[in-house]
Amino acid sequence: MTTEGRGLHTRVLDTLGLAITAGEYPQGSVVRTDEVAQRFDVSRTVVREVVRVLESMHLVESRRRVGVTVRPTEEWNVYDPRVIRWRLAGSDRPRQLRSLTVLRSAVEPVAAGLAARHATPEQCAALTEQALGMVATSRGRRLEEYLVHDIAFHRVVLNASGNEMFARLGDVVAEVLTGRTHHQVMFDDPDPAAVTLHVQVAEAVREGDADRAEELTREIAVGALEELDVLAP
Amino acid sequence: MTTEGRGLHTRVLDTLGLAITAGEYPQGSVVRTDEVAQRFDVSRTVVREVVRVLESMHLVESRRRVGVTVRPTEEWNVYDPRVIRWRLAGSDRPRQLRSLTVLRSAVEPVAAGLAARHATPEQCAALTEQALGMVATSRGRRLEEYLVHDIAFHRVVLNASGNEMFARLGDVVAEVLTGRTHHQVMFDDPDPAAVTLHVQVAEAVREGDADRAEELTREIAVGALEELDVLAP
DNA sequence: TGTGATGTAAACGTCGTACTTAATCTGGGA
DNA sequence: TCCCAGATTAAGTACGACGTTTACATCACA
Repeated sequence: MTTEGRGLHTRVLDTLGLAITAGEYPQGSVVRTDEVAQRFDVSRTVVREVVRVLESMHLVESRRRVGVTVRPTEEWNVYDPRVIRWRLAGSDRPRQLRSLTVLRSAVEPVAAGLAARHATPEQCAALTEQALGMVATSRGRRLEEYLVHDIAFHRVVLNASGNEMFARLGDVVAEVLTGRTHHQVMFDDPDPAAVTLHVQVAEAVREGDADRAEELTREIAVGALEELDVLAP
Repeated sequence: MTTEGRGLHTRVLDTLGLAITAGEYPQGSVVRTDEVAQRFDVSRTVVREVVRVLESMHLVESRRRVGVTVRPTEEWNVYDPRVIRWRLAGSDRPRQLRSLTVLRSAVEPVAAGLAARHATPEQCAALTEQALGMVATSRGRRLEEYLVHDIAFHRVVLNASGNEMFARLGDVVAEVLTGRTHHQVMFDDPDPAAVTLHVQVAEAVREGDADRAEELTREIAVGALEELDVLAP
């Protein structure tokens, strides 16, 4: 599911990253490059490149004479899509899912408001299309198909906002929605109210009603948070 | 100012990252590792590690036989603090500053609202302290000192929100405020209205008034956006 | 006995070379 | 004209050597 890239590098990176984010190496614990090289049966060159990437994510810190030490959670680059995926696959998924959903609840309403002002006709069409797709797949245990439309919908909104930082959260939202559908006990069918709200957001954006688009999206976010409260401990 | 790390690696990474984000290498253009190694007078090993990091930021893509190609802007990991710093130092600073300020305007009000609910007494004290510091340095061309308090203030709010994703935006906000102060033509003294608002936010958080904290922070954000409209083209 | 200077070794940092792999180009043949 | 095989090229991988930093222990001195 995860290892999209080929090459030794990817395998080691994914395994180590997953292990670290899962807390297998507690904060401050030390990993030595030789050890890792031996454990994965790769050269130290490969390990060093992996370490450099983990270092760039602020997951670890490499210091001479002491080794590669795991940094405290608060310093991790939690916006890196890979870190997000690792953490959603790991043990503290509920906490992570909640953090991300709160972030969405802050960002997406504003993005929807901007989208209502800036969306191109093509984007409006795409939005309506995805909303209809959600309606069509909202019954009969077709969660997988629904998920595709849901992700596409939110991606279009974020892109249509015209703000680059919002647009780049598309991947984050995709990970959240995917994680929610796959990993969590979810209802058999999505909440009908949420489906309706999506259709209405598409409407509001098409009509250029920024306030309404923002408010409706806020309702979607509130719904998502409440759903999380019900389904997560 | 930038090169905090030591070692050859950092120098090459910073230089290349800056060049790429500045658009010196247009999208799709190719860089060869041997070339870079020669240009910086380092071994290919060092260059490869740099490339791996740039690849992890989605700035470039490395493929056999073809070389290291620069990816389109839309795919960059723009939440990486280093990418942000590079771009703020580069040519499209105005656009970047605007994107980031819009992001702040979405996130910080919600964070302030949460902070009003969750802030510890220590955090409330820190908030008040920083707000007073802002007042004390708001006159007499003491922008540098003001900046320190401003950054600290917003960092405390984001941390006090209790949401990890918000907390990690502290660095982003710091970069934005620093970039705004250093790179941009700024008024000699900060806007008095903004200073007052910060004091009031500290009050609202202390009193646990979430709605007021949120609304006041929203006003700060609106002010920042308007200031940007005035000072940036 | 306590404290500071000194030495040592452990780990990462850098380098050069050699080999492997795969994408692209080229040219010959059907 | 089209297609396939081999040559070419640049990154991927591996290995071994040496350099550099620095935590830690040891020892000398007060």
